Amino acid sequence: PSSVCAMGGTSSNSRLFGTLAQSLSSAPLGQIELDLDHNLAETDPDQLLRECEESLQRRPARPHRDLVVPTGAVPRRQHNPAIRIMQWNILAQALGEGKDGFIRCPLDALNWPERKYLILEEILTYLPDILCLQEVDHYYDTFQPIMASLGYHGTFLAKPWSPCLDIEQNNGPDGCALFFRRSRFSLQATERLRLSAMMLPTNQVAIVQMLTCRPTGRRLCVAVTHLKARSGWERLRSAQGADFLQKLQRMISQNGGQRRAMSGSIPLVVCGDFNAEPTEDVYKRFSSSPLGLSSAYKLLSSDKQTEPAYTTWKIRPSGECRSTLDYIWYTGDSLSVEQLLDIPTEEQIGPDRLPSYHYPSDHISLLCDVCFREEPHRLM
Amino acid sequence: PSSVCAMGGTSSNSRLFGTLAQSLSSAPLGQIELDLDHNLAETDPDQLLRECEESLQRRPARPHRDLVVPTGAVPRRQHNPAIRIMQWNILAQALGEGKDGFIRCPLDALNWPERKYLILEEILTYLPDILCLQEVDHYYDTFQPIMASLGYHGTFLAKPWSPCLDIEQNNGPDGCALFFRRSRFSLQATERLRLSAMMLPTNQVAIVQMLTCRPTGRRLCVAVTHLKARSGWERLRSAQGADFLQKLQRMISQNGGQRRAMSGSIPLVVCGDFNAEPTEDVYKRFSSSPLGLSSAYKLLSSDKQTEPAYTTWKIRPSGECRSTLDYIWYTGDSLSVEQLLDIPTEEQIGPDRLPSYHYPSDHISLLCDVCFREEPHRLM
DNA sequence: CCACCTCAG
DNA sequence: CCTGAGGTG
Repeated sequence: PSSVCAMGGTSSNSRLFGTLAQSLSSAPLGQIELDLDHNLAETDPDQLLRECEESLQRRPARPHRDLVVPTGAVPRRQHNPAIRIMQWNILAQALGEGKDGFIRCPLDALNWPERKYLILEEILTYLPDILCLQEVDHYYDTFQPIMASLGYHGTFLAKPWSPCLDIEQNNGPDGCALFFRRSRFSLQATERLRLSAMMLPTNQVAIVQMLTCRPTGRRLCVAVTHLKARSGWERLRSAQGADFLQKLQRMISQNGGQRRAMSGSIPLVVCGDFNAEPTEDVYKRFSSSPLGLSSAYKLLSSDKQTEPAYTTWKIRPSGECRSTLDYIWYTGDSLSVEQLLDIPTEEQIGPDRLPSYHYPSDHISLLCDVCFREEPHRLM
Repeated sequence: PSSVCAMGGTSSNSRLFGTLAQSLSSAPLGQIELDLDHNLAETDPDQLLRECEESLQRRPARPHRDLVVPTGAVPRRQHNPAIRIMQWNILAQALGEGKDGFIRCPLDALNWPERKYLILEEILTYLPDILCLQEVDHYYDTFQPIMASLGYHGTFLAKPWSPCLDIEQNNGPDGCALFFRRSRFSLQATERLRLSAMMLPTNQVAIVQMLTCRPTGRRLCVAVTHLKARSGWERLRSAQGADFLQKLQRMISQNGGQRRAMSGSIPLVVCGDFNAEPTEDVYKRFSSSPLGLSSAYKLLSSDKQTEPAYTTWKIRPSGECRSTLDYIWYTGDSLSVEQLLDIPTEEQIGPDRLPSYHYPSDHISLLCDVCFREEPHRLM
């Protein structure tokens, strides 16, 4: 009985699911996953975006965000188009409605049949090549089919024990999802990680994928994670970060030695909701690891050293909570950042903060375009 | 009925209170406070120390701690003997027995009639000129009379609402205490502060005293505080720190302008359990304030930049907790650090951490000797 | 396993 | 006031 609601099949979104049903019926799920060379009848993103806007007519307009070119960015070279990366904790539906206690957000603003269009609209507006999501509890019934019809390959990994499962009308556990455009990348390897802390498995997970960029043949390693939340767990986050870094290191060196030895390391992008301010240990761990990771959003600041003032901003019964928890890490030696999507201002976010009628999550989406730097010159 | 126990008057410590009773009967409390020039019959610290050792025979020996001379310390000049400063959160008796949950510490190790000798032994071993304590819930019945008999002036400030008061067999609220040797200093002014955060009064307090060094006539401002505990309260601690610094600034400039204008600022020492790791905001606030404060214990590290790895180390039901929370701040332009008491090693602390049969508190005592630097040369 | 509440010390 | 323990969605 509740599956009708979970599938989102109400009258207000019949158009979306009309478009969606087409591609689904012409290409069942199994085939999408397996038959990568078969050119499927894909959904037109523009058409889908129009459907979103139609369904969201009663909502206030989504505030505009500028794409900012960081000062000193190297102009893009030909045959080296930028790779667009999006990082977003989309807020689990069960948590948003059930227990997160966003007291200044009307419950109605969180109803899934409409909220999913807000999420989709954001994704479709920017059409990232790599999409990293956290708190996904509508993967199989919503994001997998829709993103597949738009030409994306998707991977989902649920938390071993999700807090969503304790809520009456839940839609299964939440977890991380990683999507990439099949037209842009081919998949070389996937690792589904359960993060450990001091040898013990925790409730947090990560996905790592080794991709090959279709036109250039260059490889790119991408990863997504969602670390333990709340203050008081700084040590656990730090340990999870250490474990994650170690496993990334292992995967990079495994795959690096495979095709060509020592020709510089594989470019790496790590997206995540780290649930940690830049002052925390786990942040320092990431910024000083041997992997050579930099946080992309620092480039938005004038000194290039400062993270945004917030990536999440909400009002709970316990008070207002504004913090910087989400990051896009990239290897600065092999990748350069060409553009960054600006952070909405306090005014754009509004006095009731997030989520709201015009923004579906308590976290702001992060988006940047990165470019491969020149191949390191062979010295022999 | 419970006052007998609270006064510590059991058979095992009759000797201590025998010695104590002498000086008390010959000089009632009011007179100690008022009649500073009258040379009271004082308790001999060595005799008291022997009493402590006798009462603690059944306990394992207290581990030895070295007094370390920081590399590059200026040798002490004549007529400028060092001032010994001790900072210690001694663990409130009610909290230790009642609710702090030190699951690896036998309850027996915390019984007050013995534990107070452990605390006293530590103080008597080093005989500081300035003693800053937190979590004192046996001030009037124990520390005030004993320290007074040893020639100290004491000041106590209870928290407005102490968690001790919620425990069955409590001995009153806990608070901060500040002692100084009457032979070394005379008292010029005392401020009892209730710390505020964003205009609102909090449950945390501080004592600030303006002293005059007896032989040299130089002034010294000393302060003690105990900030809000636990993770999740970083913002409050930072605000409390800001308020504290502002009030210190005010007191320094008030007294500084009084006797001689602009002859360099008054030397300042601030001791406290800040309940904050060096990564926290409130630490940065202190180290970068216009008062020019440095943290003395950084000088114990080889790079002179790093705080000790821990000043408290305990095992609670929620797990092991090792952190650096206590600091001795000093004005580096007017004071130099001559010696520091080393931090006990992990082996000395033992596998069950703190408190224990050989250490009375979950916090390690900090101790350093500071010296006045040369008076700034008068240019006119 | 997570975030809230409430309850007692 | 403050904090652990215990219950609920």
